[in-house]
Amino acid sequence: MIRSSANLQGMPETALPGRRGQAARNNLVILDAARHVFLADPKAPISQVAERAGVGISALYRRYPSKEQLLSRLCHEGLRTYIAEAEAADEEPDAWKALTGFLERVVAADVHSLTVHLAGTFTPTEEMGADARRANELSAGLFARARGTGRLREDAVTEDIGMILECCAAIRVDDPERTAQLRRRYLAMLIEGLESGKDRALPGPPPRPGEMNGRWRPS
Amino acid sequence: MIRSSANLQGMPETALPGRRGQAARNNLVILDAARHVFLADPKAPISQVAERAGVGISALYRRYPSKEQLLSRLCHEGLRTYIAEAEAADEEPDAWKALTGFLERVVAADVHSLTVHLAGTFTPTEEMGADARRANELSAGLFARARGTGRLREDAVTEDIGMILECCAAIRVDDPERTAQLRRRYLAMLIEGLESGKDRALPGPPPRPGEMNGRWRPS
DNA sequence: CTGGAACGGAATGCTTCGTTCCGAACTGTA
DNA sequence: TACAGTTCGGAACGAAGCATTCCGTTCCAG
Repeated sequence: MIRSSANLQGMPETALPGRRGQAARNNLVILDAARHVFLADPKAPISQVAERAGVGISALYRRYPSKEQLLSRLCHEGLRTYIAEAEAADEEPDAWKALTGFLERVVAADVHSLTVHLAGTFTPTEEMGADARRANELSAGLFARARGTGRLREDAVTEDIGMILECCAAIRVDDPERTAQLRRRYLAMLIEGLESGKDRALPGPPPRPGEMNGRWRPS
Repeated sequence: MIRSSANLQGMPETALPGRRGQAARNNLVILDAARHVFLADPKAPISQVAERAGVGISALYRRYPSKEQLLSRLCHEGLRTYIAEAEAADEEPDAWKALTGFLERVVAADVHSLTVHLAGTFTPTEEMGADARRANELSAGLFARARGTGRLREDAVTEDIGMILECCAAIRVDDPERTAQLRRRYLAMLIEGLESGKDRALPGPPPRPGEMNGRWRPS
């Protein structure tokens, strides 16, 4: 019964068979379920994660000493994905494609909810703070490169990136696939607005550095 | 003490003095506090509304038999504001300005959170359903007029309106004034994306009619 | 066969929140 | 001035939700 419940999740089989392999596979199943559940609702109860993973609650507590630690782990994982995407984007020679491609992949991976929306529900690590700073530097770098192409509107600023991601994360319908499609649509709209074209200026003062996410301060 | 607490709210003085006038003024103070609190957090406890209004909890229950009714009232009020703005926009002769001005005012009034985000937390009235339908017709009308100008991109659809409003509602910082500024900024970006210009097509299937808000069905 | 790893899920204790209730403050009236 | 009715503040109550613990069971490695 235990074994079957995990195999139904479509997880890749691990080499180890039996009870031990089952446990190893459950690691993945649980993380996957947690990601899914907390993405849909950052305040979801832990029992919902267990249910979705097809395991009991004790299977969770065997792996994570508390809910907070699980959230922390998920959040950090999202942050690392963000960094990885940014680094990958930096390889792209076309600076404009580097920025827009980066945004598209970050939106597709739904990383923003994982990082920003989960921050604040736990006390951040020193390491996470450093990663957050690195993430900022990387996206600022992508932005600066894009600016060099002249294709960015004059009055756009680096901080627009986070805001744009926030906008996209707000789009959510029941079907995850559909959600992704719709987000792509509005990201495309926003990107056209980010591009210089008509010379109308954006209204109001631009976003300031730590304005939207005053989370991440360690301790 | 009771009197002073309400006067501090900057409410306009009512003609009636004394206890009766106080009660009348409290009506406004309470609605105002409720709007503010539930706008910031649709799931806020009712005690928070009382606190912000500077009144006791019983002052709320004297006016509304339950939390649900208070929410319903707020939501309906927001819906009516939406309709009023749409009707006002219809007077504007320039069809493009009618649409964009409408969006700007709806965003400025923060009506979207009141309507869409509060729906579902109570069982809708027959009348609200009708109003919701009317709201849809009106915005569809504005959209159709704007289409006539040829300034709208070909692949935009009426349903984009709701999605755009959803994006803007996602922008929120502590300071309400600043929030409004930032929302104006991203609304402007989205509107530029809505305008025909570069002839890139928007990716993916467009949103379908009831896709984002499957609430509103009465009973 | 057996000790322990891994587990399922009920039980526990705490917190939050909607709602009720009661005594007090106040006002218009007689 | 005394009274009846309105309005109010806020403690008390009861239900619900949830993180965490605990215990009995299953299964495998040695």
